[in-house]
Amino acid sequence: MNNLRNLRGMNDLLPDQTPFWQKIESVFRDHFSRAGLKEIRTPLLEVTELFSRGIGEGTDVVGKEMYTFLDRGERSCTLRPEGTASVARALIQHGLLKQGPLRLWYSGPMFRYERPQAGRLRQFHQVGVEFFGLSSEINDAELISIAWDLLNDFGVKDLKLELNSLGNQEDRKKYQDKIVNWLENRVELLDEDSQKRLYKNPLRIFDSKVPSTQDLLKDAPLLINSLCNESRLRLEKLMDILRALEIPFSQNFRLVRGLDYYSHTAFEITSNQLGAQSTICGGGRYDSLINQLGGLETSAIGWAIGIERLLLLAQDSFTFSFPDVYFVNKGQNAELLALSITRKLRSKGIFVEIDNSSSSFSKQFKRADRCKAKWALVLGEDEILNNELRLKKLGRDESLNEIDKTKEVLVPINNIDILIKTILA
RNA sequence: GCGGGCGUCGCCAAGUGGUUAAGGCAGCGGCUUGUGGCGCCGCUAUUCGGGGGUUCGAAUCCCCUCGCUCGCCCCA
Repeated sequence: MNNLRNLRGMNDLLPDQTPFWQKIESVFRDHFSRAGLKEIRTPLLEVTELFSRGIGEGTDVVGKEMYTFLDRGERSCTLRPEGTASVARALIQHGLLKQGPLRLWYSGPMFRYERPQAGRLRQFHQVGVEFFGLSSEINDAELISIAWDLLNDFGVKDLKLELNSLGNQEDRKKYQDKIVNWLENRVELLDEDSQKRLYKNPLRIFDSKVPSTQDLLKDAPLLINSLCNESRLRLEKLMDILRALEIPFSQNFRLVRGLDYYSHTAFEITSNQLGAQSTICGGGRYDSLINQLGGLETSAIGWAIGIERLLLLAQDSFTFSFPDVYFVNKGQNAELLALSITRKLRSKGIFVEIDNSSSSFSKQFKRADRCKAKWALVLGEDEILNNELRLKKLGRDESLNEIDKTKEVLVPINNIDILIKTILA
């Protein structure tokens, strides 16, 4: 094939898929507006430094997954691999954080240069929520509840919410020393990848799926035991709130988010029906990010949902509507009149599909039946002569198990109101 | 970046060395010059992702290459 193709991992959304996307988008927009969240839209392209500084040099996202290139002015640019850093940058840049707390959402394409597989693409889509300037546990709980309710609203089954605390920066540092020390005495038992991570990003050794490493870690000291009283109390309080809200969760002491900017609350919502990628929603608190990017110390918490993954889970539960009217028409005078009537019906909110093919009535009716329209509206030479429209009920009477061809109404062409009334009845 | 699987019509798919490359769905036309689910008839790949090679002969064997897909790593 000499034809042009899309780039690897950058998929087209074809007309038979876009209805699912529109459905998802409308559901989350509705949730967010009822929760009083405001939308923010930031560019897809940012200076590379934003991500290397914000997400962390040691992370895989920055180290090997970014879509980075030089623009014509020799600036290093990167297609955003996630949304949080850009949102933070925009808020700092425009001074919005000085005006009090913010509750925001965003959605759109993100880019990571990885080998595509089920539930993972190079251009993928996320929808995310971020709260700024809201530090108490009740906010963590509200934020989590929005994700939880949203996913449940999509009819997703078997969701699991997992929760952990990464403590504050001092807790983490204290623990990091402890775990590195503990692991140093057992380096030879670690797999190769984990050995590399030992000094670069030791916390993420807990992410390893190598069985021998996981075995070893069973006896390792846990981060949760290094939390100071304040951090521990914070976690307890959040769990109490979640229990009171009847949002089921489990604690996962190994849950360490991949990106550097997290602190305290870390959570993940997973499904066992996603193949190798089980995480559908990931999030946590990142109180140090704004400061790290040059803003004032600001508490912040957020999550992101992978829309492709949500689609894999929710698709089956979606239903869509079919046309109210399929306009069967034939003959030169009929075509123009049909189009003009179609416009009037559409302006009244009626879903009309018009057949402009000029093919035989038989063909047009077949198409009308196949598109599952409620009515066939017929206009041909005969109708024009009699100055009337023929409205015919489609579909079958389940009890008769065959087509009832008798349900036909004649409406004067100059009395569209009756037509509309009949269709909407 | 590394493994496994796969690439035959818009989609699904048979064929695994021998004259014309099954079939199904969708599409178009007809049976029915103006009436729908079904049925019947006809049309739709000089060509098997691409390039080389072996052979009298290849979609079928070999080599290279490209692409897709699943998984590893990591993440949403």
